[in-house]
Amino acid sequence: MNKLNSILKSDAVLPLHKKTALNLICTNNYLSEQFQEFFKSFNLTGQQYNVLRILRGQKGIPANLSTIQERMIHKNSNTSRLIDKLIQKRFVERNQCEENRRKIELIITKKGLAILNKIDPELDELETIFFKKLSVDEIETLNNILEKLR
Amino acid sequence: MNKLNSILKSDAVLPLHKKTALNLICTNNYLSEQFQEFFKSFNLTGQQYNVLRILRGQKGIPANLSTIQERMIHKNSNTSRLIDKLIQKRFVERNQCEENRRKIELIITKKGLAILNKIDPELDELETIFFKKLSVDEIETLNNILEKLR
DNA sequence: AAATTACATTTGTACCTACAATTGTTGTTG
DNA sequence: CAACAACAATTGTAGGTACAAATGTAATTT
Repeated sequence: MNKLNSILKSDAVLPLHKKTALNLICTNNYLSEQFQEFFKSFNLTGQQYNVLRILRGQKGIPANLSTIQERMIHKNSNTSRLIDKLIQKRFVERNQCEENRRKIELIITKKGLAILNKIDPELDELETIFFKKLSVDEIETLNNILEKLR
Repeated sequence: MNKLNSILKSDAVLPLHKKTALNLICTNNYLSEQFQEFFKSFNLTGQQYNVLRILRGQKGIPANLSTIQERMIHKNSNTSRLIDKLIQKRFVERNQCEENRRKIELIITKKGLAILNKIDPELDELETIFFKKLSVDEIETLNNILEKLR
């Protein structure tokens, strides 16, 4: 009974490393879909949420675009345009930096903080539900193995 | 020493389930980047390779678009346009189905089979290298935990 | 047989990703 | 100080994803 085979609609017997790579990809797809759907109900993408979290972590200190880019989970997305969307939604404000006019200063608005406060407990719940099928030991094992992999 | 924190450039202590979700996402990013780069060296995307594999599995029997869609790893991509790209590259041929003209018949070309034969051993090698940091026991444990999760 | 419904694929649109080129600003150097 | 390099962000472009609407064909209903 190999669940992967039913996902792939195939009876092929796969070598262990290939099977594991596919398993990682499929699990991540599943996780991403759940998260994406969740964020969509707030009219946000996962990456937009990620940026809001980073800005909140600044505790009032404005962040430059390059700082945000460094801290994002997906380093390669187009942070300029991603932030445009957040500004359109009034979750973030942008100002030119006085000391160095090449830089911009980004700051989360009250509206941005408010939506984070609404999202966070629900997201915690979603994550808890997602891992409910595993024991604490198994989750810790998974963590250790994943960290070893990188 | 939490590798995640260095990726996220943050010292926050995360609850286990949040940490694990991020770990899965980051591991998958890493894996996907490696694969993407690899496929790019053949001027393909991972999804295009996935379709070529499905078509080869047909062993000469033409496949409909809907069949391919069902079997793909990422079910939501736009299979019509994905296959357009493969046709442009002469890896696939498309014909209207005689019995039911709503359907199309897709078949992999000799050029398509040839590139798969070039890719496959190198991909095996890449996968083996990726999991070299883990023991066979650990890989099997990872597999079991991932299957439990879905 | 005409109208309706279901099926299979394509097309359209908005947004995202990846990456290169451009713009505007600051720092450095001959 | 003019020229050039480095930096920070934006803009451009090609392709990918997600999803809705449209097209063309076949099956079903009345």
